[in-house]
Amino acid sequence: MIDRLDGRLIELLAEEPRIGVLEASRRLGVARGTVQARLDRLQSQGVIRGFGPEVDPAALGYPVTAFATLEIKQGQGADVREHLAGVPEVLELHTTTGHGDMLCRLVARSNADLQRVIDRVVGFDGIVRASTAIVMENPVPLRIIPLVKQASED
Amino acid sequence: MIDRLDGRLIELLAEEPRIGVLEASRRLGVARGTVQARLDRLQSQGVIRGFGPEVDPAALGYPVTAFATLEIKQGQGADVREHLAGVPEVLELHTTTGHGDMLCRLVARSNADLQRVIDRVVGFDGIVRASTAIVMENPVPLRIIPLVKQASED
DNA sequence: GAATTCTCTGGGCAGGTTGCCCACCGGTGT
DNA sequence: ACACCGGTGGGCAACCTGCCCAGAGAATTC
Repeated sequence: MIDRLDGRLIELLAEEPRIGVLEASRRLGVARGTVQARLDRLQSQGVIRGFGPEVDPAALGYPVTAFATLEIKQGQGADVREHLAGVPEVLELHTTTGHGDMLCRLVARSNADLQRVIDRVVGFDGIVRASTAIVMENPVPLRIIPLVKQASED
Repeated sequence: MIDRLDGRLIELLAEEPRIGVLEASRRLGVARGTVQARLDRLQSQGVIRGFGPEVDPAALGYPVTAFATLEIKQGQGADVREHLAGVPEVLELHTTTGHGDMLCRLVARSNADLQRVIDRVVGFDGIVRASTAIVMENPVPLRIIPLVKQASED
């Protein structure tokens, strides 16, 4: 899928996103055209989706994160998805196997505000039950580099 | 916290990360220096953490995602965190309130491979019990723009 | 009201980078 | 032996960046 050079390139870009193609080629010890070609390939293959800004919800005034497990009334899935997609505080939504039917990540301005968010989330006909887990700490923030390293060494 | 211009700038960067400061200033109808100053401020305030590459685990050969709720033996938290941080397939880890003690996001090469990952995750002394939910669909991928819009309009 | 401070504007400048082109070379597979 | 592919090293014009400056408005402070 990806080789060592791809892996090193991704790691380099993750550490110092500001560097350009030329600087990256110097760091990696390859020609500029090579880096350019690798980058193009990685993007067209979908390995690298893009370089969008990583925004911190806490810095935006939403320091509270929670995960909600939702139980959905049969056949209401599509409506619930649409409803949740319309709530800005819903940062992501998954349908899952297991006890609940959906799992979503929420943010709120405070613990008190979280109540408002949850009310808005579950205040919809298709949702039967919700159980919420508030995040206290985040020992491992969303990361991908260790996986990239592993994948590039195969 | 952030005003309309900040919001529009973040949206613009999210849609077209390749554009530079100059092009952004043209799109937003302000001077280049203004965009530069706003960007510097947003980054130093921590609103924008960076512009790292967004890597798709599926394109790396890990198309299966799951969430595991872990129950931890009292006083073993630190050891468990360290253990999980060493597993590349653990993409993020949170400590939470509620029934479990921790929630982590996992990826695997296949459903069969997920068993290996889970075994590795729970094969550690401090972990009492684990319950896993496999992700089937992802109707709302991790997003931030709706929240940025809301925050910038206050 | 007046002074100060902050932000935005519009401009200029040298230097670096990008996107694009080319010829060449060493492996690989046919 | 041949063609193909990926990498190399070079060159080119156009563009962008980082940095500087002076001036205008608006908001805040005294």
